[in-house]
This record gives sequence, structure tokens and C-alpha cells, in this order.
Amino acid sequence: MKTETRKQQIIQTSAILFKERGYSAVTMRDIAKAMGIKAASLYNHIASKQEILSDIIISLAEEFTEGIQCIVNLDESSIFKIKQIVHLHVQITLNNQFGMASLNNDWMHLEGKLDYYLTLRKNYETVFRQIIDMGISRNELVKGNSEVMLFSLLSTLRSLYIWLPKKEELDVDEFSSELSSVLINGINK
Amino acid sequence: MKTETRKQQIIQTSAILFKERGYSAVTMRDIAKAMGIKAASLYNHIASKQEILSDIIISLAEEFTEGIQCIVNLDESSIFKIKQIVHLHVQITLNNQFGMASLNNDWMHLEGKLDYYLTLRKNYETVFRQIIDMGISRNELVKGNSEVMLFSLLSTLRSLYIWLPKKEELDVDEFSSELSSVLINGINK
DNA sequence: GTCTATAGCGCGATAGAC
DNA sequence: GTCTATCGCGCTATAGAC
Repeated sequence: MKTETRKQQIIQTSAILFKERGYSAVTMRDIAKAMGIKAASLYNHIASKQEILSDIIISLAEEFTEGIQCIVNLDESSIFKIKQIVHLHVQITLNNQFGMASLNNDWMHLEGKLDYYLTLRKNYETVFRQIIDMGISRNELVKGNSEVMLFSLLSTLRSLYIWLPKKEELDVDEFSSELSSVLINGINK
Repeated sequence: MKTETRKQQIIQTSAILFKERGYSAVTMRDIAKAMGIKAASLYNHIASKQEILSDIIISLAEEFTEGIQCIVNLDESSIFKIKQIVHLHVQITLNNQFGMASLNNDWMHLEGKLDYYLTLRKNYETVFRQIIDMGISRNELVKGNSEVMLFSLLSTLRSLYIWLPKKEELDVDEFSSELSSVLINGINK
């Protein structure tokens, strides 16, 4: 339909503002002003402010879910799978720098789709945990607290949206493997 | 003064709500209701909603600044200093679980003290970077991208407030050294 | 130190003209 | 598809009684 591109413009503009100040602090008037139109005009393309947030977050959450499902089914070592997960996060974050802020910080403001989001997120963490546990039992990863490993890896990957924009002329594959190296091998000489 | 404890109750209650929904989504009526009083009564103890946020964030930021200043001046290896930084984050986060959410997510809503906060944060990151760079030049850390190391360490440490509350009967020193091990030595066998 | 009442403003969203 | 005008409501903060 014709309004689809305009709707995408609204969502993209909103994501930029949501990253700067958070969903609750951004008004429909702010979004409209950033697009050079009046707030009332937004409602020809979207049903509500809530729908904007929902579109941003759910599409990203589904992208991560699909990505990790592919990775977990590979017939590869856990180290390889973790490197693929790092690459997945770098890739999605580079393509959705602004939306990632909402995914991380504003999911609790979802109304209709909160339960769905929580299911996706829980599933993602469960699959990631399985990959780590498999690595430990196969002797590919150190015997340690797998919860601490999961926490450390996920915290770093979920914060990429803050750091990646600061890097100019970033080589995706190079950065991805540098980050994998730090996460997997540590920083100790 | 007499109102000091009541003011601290307001700040603590606010921090809990700010962690759940963010500064902008929490109203003075919410805070008052959680304390069993009316919103107008809050203003006998605090000047504005902004003052609550400012108190939460600045006191924590100053605590981190003091902590890392002590650590950087130690005559110890960079590995030891990094372990001390991990311990600093675990300790402060355990004592200020709720406030840490505001420090991480709501600093952009500071008004009067935004510049001061940004100075403290920049200083913290600079000192942390110095410790890492010193470690590399002294051959204590692997030769690699120090920005990636700093990013990875700080992301994990700044996310502790999300994970630590989920751990029951946590042994601080044990968790702290498990986390240090994962961050410093990685997860590779 | 808490209350009721309310000022003054901005919010999300709708109606209807063009 | 955008506009002006506006509804109904909730926001932070203040005034003044008790």
C-alpha cells in the first residue's frame, strides 16, 4: 500500500528520538516536528504511539529469534556458534542502531505485545544457554559458571548499539572477530 | 535535619519505580502512592522530581569516581586493578540495585547537573582506558584493540544491576572472582 | 507534615475542512 | 495526506487549611 513507506519513515524517525530520550519522554508532537508535519497527520499512517514502539521492538526480537534458531542447528563447535551469535548481533545492530535502544530499554512499555516479546526473549536466552552448556559438556569451553558466561556475553552484545555508532569506517568482519576474540579468549596475556 | 530520613525514603522509593518503568514514565502521584501519602506532600521534602533523579545519579557517579581513583593509584598489576574494578562494580551495584538503573538509563534526563555527570563519566572511562593501555604496554594484557576491551568490560559491569538481583544467596567475593575470571581469561578451554 | 483544591500546561488522539 | 481546532485527561508544582 502507498502509506507503507511513510509509515516506515515515521517508525525510523521515532526510533531515533526514542534512542535519544526514551519512549516515554518523546511526544507525538516531537515525532511530527522531526518529520516536518503536524502531530495529527501521523494518525493517517499509524494507529497509535504504542503501535510505533511495538513495530520497532517486535520486528527486531523476531530477527534475533530467527538468527539464533539457524545457528543452534548448525553442526559446528560451540565456539563457532558463539562467533556466529556475535556476528548476528553486530550485523543487526549496524542495520538498526536506533531500534536497538528501544529493544533494550523500552520493552516494558509494550502493551498488547509484552507477553509475546517476553516469550521471544526468554527463548533466545534459553537457546544461548544451551549452546554454552553444550560447549562445557563437550570440553570446548572452560568448566565454570555458565550463567556468568551467558550474562557477560549477552551484556556486551546487548550494549553494542551504544558503541558501534562511535566507530567510523568500521570493517564489520574485522570488528566482529576482534570482539569474538575478547569475549572468548579474554584479555589476559 | 528532621526531613533527611524522609527525603531518603522518597529517593529510595523513587529509585525502585524508576528502575521498573524509567524516570519519564513515573509520576509524582506514583511515588506518593507507593509511600502511602499524597503527591503534594512530597514537596515538603524535595524541591522537584528532577532533584530526586539528580540525587540518585550524582551520588552514584561520585562513588564510582572515588573508587576508580583509589584503584588507579595502587602499585599493582593491571590485572589486579581490573579485578578491583570488577569488585567495585559488584559492591556498589549490590548496595544500590535500583539506583544503578537510573544511572545507566536516565542520565539524559538530568537538567542542571547533566554536564557534571558527563564529566564524571568521561573521567571514569579515561582512567579505565589508562589501566588497560598500561596493561598492554607492560605485557600483562594481550596486544589487541583496547577500545574493544574497554567496551566489553564496561558493558558487562554496567549491566550488573539487571542480573545481580536474580541471584539468591550470592557470595559477593565468589561471584566477583567468577566474573573477573570470565572477563579476564575468557571462556575458551 | 499531610491534606484538599487547583493553576497552568502538555499529552494522545479525534473530527472534519481542504 | 495534511491541516486547524479541540476534547478529555494527567502532569508537575503551588497555596493555604489543619
